[in-house]
Amino acid sequence: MILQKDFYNRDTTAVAKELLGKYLVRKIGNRILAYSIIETEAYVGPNDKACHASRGFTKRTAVMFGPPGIAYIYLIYGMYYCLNIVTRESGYPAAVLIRALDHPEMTGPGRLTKFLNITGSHNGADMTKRYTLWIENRGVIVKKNAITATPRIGVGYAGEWSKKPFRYIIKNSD
DNA sequence: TATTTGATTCTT
DNA sequence: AGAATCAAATAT
Repeated sequence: MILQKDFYNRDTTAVAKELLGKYLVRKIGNRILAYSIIETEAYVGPNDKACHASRGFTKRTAVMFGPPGIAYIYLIYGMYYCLNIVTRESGYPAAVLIRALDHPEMTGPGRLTKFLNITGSHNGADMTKRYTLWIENRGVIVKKNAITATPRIGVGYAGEWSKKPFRYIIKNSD
């Protein structure tokens, strides 16, 4: 079952936690690739100094201000794309970064997009439809006590917000 | 228009 | 510890 808008149109930390154990599915031609999500991060809105949208509406962050369930993809350090999914209602900018999948070559946000051939052309793509990129619930149950929360990676510039435990990982997954 | 910066990753 | 590498944000 493909996750729909109502799944994403909720509190961003709840979405980030519940994405663990769901399957990111990528369709390339007639080929289907699907891997379990094992690490996410929540970027919770305009007040979150680590969130790109905290500086207001810009060309880059435009899709975060749109409806939930849309891919927010940007180029980082001139070499890697990061895949995020927009959360919350239209007008409220927030998203979840998909950091790692259950595959040895997809540990890290830049590595998974490279492996799955996800680029900036997917920015703004609707992930609630069965097009080329979506997320499925395959019935895997992840217990709350199997989730570890830590501070987010690479956001030291964000002051107090860099310390918030908005990174979620499944225990025993590495 | 010019400079700085970064939700990273790989090499040394 | 440093390099690679560039679009977009910020400074001028």
